[in-house]
Amino acid sequence: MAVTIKDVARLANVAPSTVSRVIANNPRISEKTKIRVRQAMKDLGYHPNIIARSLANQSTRAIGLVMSSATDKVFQNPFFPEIIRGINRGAHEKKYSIHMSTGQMEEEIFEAVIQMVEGRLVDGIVLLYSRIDDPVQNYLKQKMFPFIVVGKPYKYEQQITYVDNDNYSASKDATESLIKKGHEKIAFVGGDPNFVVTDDRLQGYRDALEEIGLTFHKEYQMYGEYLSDGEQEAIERLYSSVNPPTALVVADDVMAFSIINILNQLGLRVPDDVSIISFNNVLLSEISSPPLTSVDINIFRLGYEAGKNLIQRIENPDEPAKRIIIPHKIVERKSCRQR
Amino acid sequence: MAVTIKDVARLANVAPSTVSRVIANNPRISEKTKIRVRQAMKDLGYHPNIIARSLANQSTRAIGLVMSSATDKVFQNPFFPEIIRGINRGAHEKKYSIHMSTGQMEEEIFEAVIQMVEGRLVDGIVLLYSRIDDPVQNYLKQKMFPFIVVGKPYKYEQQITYVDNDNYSASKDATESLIKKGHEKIAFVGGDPNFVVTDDRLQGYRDALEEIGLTFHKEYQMYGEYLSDGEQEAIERLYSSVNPPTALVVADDVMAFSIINILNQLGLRVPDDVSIISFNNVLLSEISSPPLTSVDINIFRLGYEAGKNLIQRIENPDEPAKRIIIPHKIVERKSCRQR
DNA sequence: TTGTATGCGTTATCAC
DNA sequence: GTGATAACGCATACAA
Repeated sequence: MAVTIKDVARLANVAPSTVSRVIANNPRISEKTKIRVRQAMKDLGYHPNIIARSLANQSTRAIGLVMSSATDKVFQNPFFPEIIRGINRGAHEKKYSIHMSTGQMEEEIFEAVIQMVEGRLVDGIVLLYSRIDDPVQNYLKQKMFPFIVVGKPYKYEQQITYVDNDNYSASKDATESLIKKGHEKIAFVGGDPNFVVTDDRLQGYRDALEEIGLTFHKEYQMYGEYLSDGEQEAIERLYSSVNPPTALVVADDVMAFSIINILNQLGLRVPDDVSIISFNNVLLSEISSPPLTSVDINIFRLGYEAGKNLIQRIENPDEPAKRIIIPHKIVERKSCRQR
Repeated sequence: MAVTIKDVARLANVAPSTVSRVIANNPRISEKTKIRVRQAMKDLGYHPNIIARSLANQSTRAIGLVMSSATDKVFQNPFFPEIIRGINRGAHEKKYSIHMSTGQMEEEIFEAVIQMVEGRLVDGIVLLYSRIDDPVQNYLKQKMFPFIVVGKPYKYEQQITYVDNDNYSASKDATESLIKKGHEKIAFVGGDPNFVVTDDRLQGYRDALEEIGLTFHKEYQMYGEYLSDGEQEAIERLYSSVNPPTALVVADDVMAFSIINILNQLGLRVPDDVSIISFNNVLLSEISSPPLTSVDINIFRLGYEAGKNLIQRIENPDEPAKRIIIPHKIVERKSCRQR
């Protein structure tokens, strides 16, 4: 049996409540007894029981992490560790800890969220994705449980606190950078079409084309399924068509790796035959061959702000919903080339 | 205020204890009242408070994850998400959840562990690394707190439960595969020399050389600092020496990417000029150029077994320490070549 | 088969 | 300033 507040109280000759006050550094306790109590704590090797404290406080000082079904491949994307690192930093600064709960299917995830919320396991939740018609988002909102989403909410944008990039502009910038390099046949390879971010970026891409007077080709719009065979086929089809694009805007660095690989197999070289710009600027993009020109969306900061602002929200529940936009910037490397 | 067991009891006209028993599906409760109580739970939207349950049970059904200082770069390695995914699966199967606690410095990590253990936040801990002279390992062992380490413990190997690959053999196999391809000048690029795994692999490498009658060159032994400038210098020095190696055994796929990049800058091609075999067989190694020949250490399974066996240990505290060895296998791709 | 009483380790509300 | 005492929500030994 572990040493409790009572043991400390006994040894220091005070009441348990006094010990509790000393722990909280309550100013109404005299320095003298504080010292005595602290000595007793040290002597006994006392550590507060977080669970008991949580129960009494009705607060766990923990935040829950929810990610889209950690199905095999997606989770190998370096995006996740990096954003978790950011969240962790934000949480750690405010002395919050992190609880993860994942399932495989969408069903399981939802279950896990309910478990966290209703079970009072966490004080708030960060949603690491934003999917169209997400039941989790609906549930959390309806419960008025503190949460923040990384990415733009698919709905109720004004009422939900979120941290995101300006993905529309980021995609527009990326496309324009290609246009400036003389490209006119530019294709768009988005991620999961059910994610809000994919739509934003598609718009940015289309508007960039339109503003400069280039027409948008339906065949130039694709959705990569992240390292699937479908992707391979789609690329092959695209490059066996009469009018293959000279440049690609790709949703994700890892996807870009994969596409470069497919292209190589087709005998096409990057950047000589086709230019590629992708998103995320993951560490790997620097050391790949060729090094990737990538839109740095500042993943770490995305996570950091998510953690920080979620806690802010937990501690000030009635402040209005906020929107935090993290700046992006294009990092030029070797995968794009003047035409 | 949330709905508690008492509310349910009142509605169902039973005592709170009865409700508790229904939740636990205690066989001594009649089907009739079970149905009635369950209906009441449904009507009120009751969910048990996990925290309160934990306090009463003296068990949280949560396991803690501890990783080596999540200092910037290391954590971007796809190794981590993958092993966490495995742990998660193992935990989920037994209805355990996962608590993460990271600091930046070694100090902070230790603090976090103490917090988890003494604060009774978790029932067990998985250590995602094994460092020489690790105070965390010592602390946990001395406390007799249930834990499992991924990798070989640096000490008390018989008394600590761990899951690992046979890194000695894996490294030996890798080296021999190079030898079989006709290479005689083979260098070893290890990871952090403070990690136990690095030492195991160095031994395997040396023994492979020795058994075949090749002499071990001190200059052929290096420690990559994971994407640091030091690495670049070391490689450059190695390849400007009189006797550069024709093949490399590299501790990690991501490190291999980086080295390939450096090599390319030096005008050297993989695999034509130098062959590379690395460890981990991360998803990316398949889609890189060239695709990497890599030792698959089955990261997911490493995590899965870690989670599963930790829980096993939590629930049967007096079983003897176990050692779980996950098989490895070499996946031949395009980064190695006959000489 | 079910109810009563008590404990889990804290914090918080009153007293004094 | 400090000490009793009652929550917090649930589980369980003991009664009935």
